[in-house]
Amino acid sequence: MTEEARYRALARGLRILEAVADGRGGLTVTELAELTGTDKSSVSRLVATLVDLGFLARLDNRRVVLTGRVLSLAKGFQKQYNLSEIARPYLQELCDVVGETVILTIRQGDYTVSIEQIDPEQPFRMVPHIGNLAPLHATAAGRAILFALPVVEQHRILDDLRDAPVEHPEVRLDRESWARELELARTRGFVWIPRTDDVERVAALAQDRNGLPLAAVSIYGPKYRMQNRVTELGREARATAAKMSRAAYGIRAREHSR
Amino acid sequence: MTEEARYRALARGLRILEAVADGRGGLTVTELAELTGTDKSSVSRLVATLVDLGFLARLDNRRVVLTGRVLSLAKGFQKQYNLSEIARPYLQELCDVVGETVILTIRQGDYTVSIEQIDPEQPFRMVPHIGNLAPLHATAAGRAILFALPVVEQHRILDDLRDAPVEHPEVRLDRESWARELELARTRGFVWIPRTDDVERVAALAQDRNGLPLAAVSIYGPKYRMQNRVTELGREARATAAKMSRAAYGIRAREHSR
DNA sequence: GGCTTTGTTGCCGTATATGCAACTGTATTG
DNA sequence: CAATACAGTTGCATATACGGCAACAAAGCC
Repeated sequence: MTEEARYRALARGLRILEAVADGRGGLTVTELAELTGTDKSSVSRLVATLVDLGFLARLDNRRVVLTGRVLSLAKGFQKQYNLSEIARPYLQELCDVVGETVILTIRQGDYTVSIEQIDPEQPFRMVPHIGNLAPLHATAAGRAILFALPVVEQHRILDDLRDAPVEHPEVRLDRESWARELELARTRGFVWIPRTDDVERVAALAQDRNGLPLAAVSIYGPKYRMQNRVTELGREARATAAKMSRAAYGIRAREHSR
Repeated sequence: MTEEARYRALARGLRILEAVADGRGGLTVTELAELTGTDKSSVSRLVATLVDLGFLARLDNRRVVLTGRVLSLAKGFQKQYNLSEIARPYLQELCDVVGETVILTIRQGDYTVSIEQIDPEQPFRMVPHIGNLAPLHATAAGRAILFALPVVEQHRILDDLRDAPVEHPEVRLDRESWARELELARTRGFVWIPRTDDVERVAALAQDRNGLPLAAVSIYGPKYRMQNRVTELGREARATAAKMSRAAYGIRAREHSR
């Protein structure tokens, strides 16, 4: 997330695309200028070329939105990342057993991104999570991944993320309680973070043969259905993650060095 | 798709991302250099920054693949493009009725992109189409959209796409037979293209209040199940598209001027 | 171990991205 | 409806970062 000296235009253009993706109902040039810390003139020109290139579309001469072009990028990722295919039947099975939403999340640098989601046949469904980005320390899935990394790397990442914005402030942790959390997760075999909102989540980790994190399996559900089942669901998630680990035996965790 | 003079680095970077998305199992620098018509040195540096930015990941010091970062862009699009939400129940209903895969496709410049797909509960499913790009004249869905445009624009697009690569060569059309195809689609109310492969497709158009194309509703299925049902399924697709047109009455087709 | 192929780096000229400021056009407000 | 405020685009000068060539390093391949 640091500003690179070279190919600044490319970095800024991609930053603009991400900002537009995060926004609701289109962003204006000045909003983008504020978000990216760039002069309006540059943003205006960058936006113009992104429109020419077909990645942005003008909504009303003021706001721009993403075009469907980005879907082909996502498709390319899904096609290449074969862990999804391996995992899907296990996720489906888990969803059928527990009757709640199941999500698969992988590491992406210091962040996580959700890549698969399977919903039970319920009248009210969880919002789509595929594509969600979150700092590694802020979610149950992220912590399941983080806990499996070498401790020095954990601390490096925690330091880096100290000032990253998180959605739920209660997940911030000082380093002392971190060790306790880690120990707790180790003994339980899954991660559960008490939260103040209405959604309960548990996460367990699928590992490669070296014990490095491949992906986290999470169960999401409304608190009123899940609050008495946390231990049971945590065990289910752990069992599914273990099965996935075996099924993906050949796959090695990707490098994430900088 | 023309090379713009300004912000060449941005255009090239995005081009690289798309090339990697199209490729199978990662591309090398030289492959990318050939595909994009750029010097290896520039590609090497562009790839390095794209890796730094977290959009590409190195696979084996030679090949690069996309990261999950692009999923968040796709999520942003899906969130913004509310036609999907409006359409989904109708697509689901159509899928339930006909028992085949249903796909929603929109226009993106001279191309189409599929944005929704609903599969029936069958042991063998259609491959995922979301994110597929195709030239407007090459598919049933694309033609359903193209036929609703002013004739001069149709010819302009056909001229532009004359040399675009198409997956199935048999879809190429000279301009004389074009008028016949157009007339045929008008009278039938849907588009069906005889093809030599094993998949049958019919497509019908949802329009905005001005008659401009909003999206195409397609039914996909294996030939052995669909070949005797083409007319029936075409009518079903047309009926669903009509319902969607009414449901999306307020929505105007996006501008696609250049 | 030589040979081929591929990826990275130095270097320099030039194209070009950028920020400032002026300008235009569009909403806003009384 | 006029005056105002604000957002978006454009001119311009300058620094600079991009891009191509060529040399270098590194990794497969006989």
